[in-house]
Amino acid sequence: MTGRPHAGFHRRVFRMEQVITRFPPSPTGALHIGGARTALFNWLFARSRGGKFILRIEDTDIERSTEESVKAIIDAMEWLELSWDEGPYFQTHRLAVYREYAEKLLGSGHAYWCECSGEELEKRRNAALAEGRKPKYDGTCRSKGLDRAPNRVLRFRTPQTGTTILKDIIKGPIEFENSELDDLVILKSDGVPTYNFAVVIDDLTMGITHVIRGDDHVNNTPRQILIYKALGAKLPQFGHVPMIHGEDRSPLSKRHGATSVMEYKRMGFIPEALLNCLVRLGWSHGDQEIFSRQELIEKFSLETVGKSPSIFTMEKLLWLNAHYIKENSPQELTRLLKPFLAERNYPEKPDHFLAAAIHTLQPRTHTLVEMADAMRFYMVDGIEFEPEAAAKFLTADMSGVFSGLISELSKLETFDEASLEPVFRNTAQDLKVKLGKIAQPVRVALTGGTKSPGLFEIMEVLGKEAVIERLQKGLKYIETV
RNA sequence: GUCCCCAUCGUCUAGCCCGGUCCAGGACAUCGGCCUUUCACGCCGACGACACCGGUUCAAAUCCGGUUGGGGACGCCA
Repeated sequence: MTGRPHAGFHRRVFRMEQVITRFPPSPTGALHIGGARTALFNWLFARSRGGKFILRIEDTDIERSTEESVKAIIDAMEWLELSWDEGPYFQTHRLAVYREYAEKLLGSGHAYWCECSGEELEKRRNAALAEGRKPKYDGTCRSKGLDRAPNRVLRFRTPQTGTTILKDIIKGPIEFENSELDDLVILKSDGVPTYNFAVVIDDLTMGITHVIRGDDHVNNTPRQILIYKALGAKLPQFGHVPMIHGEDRSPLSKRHGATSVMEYKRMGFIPEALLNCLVRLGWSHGDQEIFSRQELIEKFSLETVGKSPSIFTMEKLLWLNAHYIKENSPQELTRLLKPFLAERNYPEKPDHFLAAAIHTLQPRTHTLVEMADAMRFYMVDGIEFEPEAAAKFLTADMSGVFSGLISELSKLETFDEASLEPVFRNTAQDLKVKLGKIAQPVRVALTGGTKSPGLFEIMEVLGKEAVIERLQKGLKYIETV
């Protein structure tokens, strides 16, 4: 990620054919699932077209923007490895640029100063709503010819007739009557631009070629198009992706459980899985479910993004995560799992041991959290027996089996799956019992419970010394009951 | 209230643009079976949808209109 923050590049000349996309979060909270997908689509589109991806922080809401949110968003983007080529730019660092363009609009008669107070506006809005009218600005100051003065805002003079057509890459053409629109504020009374103005100026000066964003912005687009036109500027292409909803079909919010990207990191998901899950919300490539990052870059296209909203659930994410856990190398997993291991205060173990243990857990865990929990018996020496498991399997009749096994295993020179299995098979055969009959008690002695990876895998990983020690401890337990 | 968008299995979706090959395909979840030293993995199978009503047509999931439902926007928020 390259961060070269500077603000004065709006005079730069762009090669017209290069694709430039951007992700412009407002730093008023964590990066959530919906935002992450928007970022992903922009990133993917830029990467797939050999273009550029810009990160821009839309912090013009001074009240609600925070440093922590900026950091949280950047952390999440980095975790997802959605690398940006420029930025992060901050709108609050670019105030002079917006003013320059506001002047242009003012000079060409496309903007005017307005002295209507917030309270007054609020009153008129409510009145309009009560009468069943559209709560638009009524144009009180439109032709007053006011000058700049404290407490005045700058409004855009929206054409009152005609239609504006948005040719959306995803939704197709959408037509709006200009008469439905009103004179929006472009500069607040403190001189800070409003969203609709700042995006246009930023997208324009940063040479953004494709604006890919949530479809909650569809209704803003005609206003923005009108500003581009008033400036005599070329329009970028627009693509509005449908929103992601919670299980009750309402927009994703805190009450839908985990919505922030970093919560998924904490829950033990790996970025590839989250990305794979998110990309399939709205986009598809035939029947394919699993995509590597590279494949995504090769196959992604905006034309194949669907138009209808989707619901985010964790079911598929869990499956995808389990898939990536199975596919990843034990070494890579070791790296990913270490923080979760540390969280549990397990004793330190060498990497090769961790990798071997992880290998046995790969097919049976869905998340890193699950895996770290399941690692316990490998990590902790004095494991305790689950009461029910011990009661059922560590029974008096097993004492002979345990002592027999201990002496047989002690004789082994190599202690691996291949050499271990015959010992157990033979013992079972001699006793005329099924392997399971002796396997479960041993499993309880080794792991403390009744569910675990294959017995011989475990033993190989644990090593001869630890295995015999645990069997002896099991035997002692049996003899004391 | 006004404007805008959307509508295929419980969920994610393929198919829709260029009507017939779709009594609608895949995946997740669920259920059943197989495998098996436990739990999983894996494999096999089952369940399960074109929102509704009209129209166009020899023929509609696919085209058109309406209805219903859901969502979004209407801020000196983004």
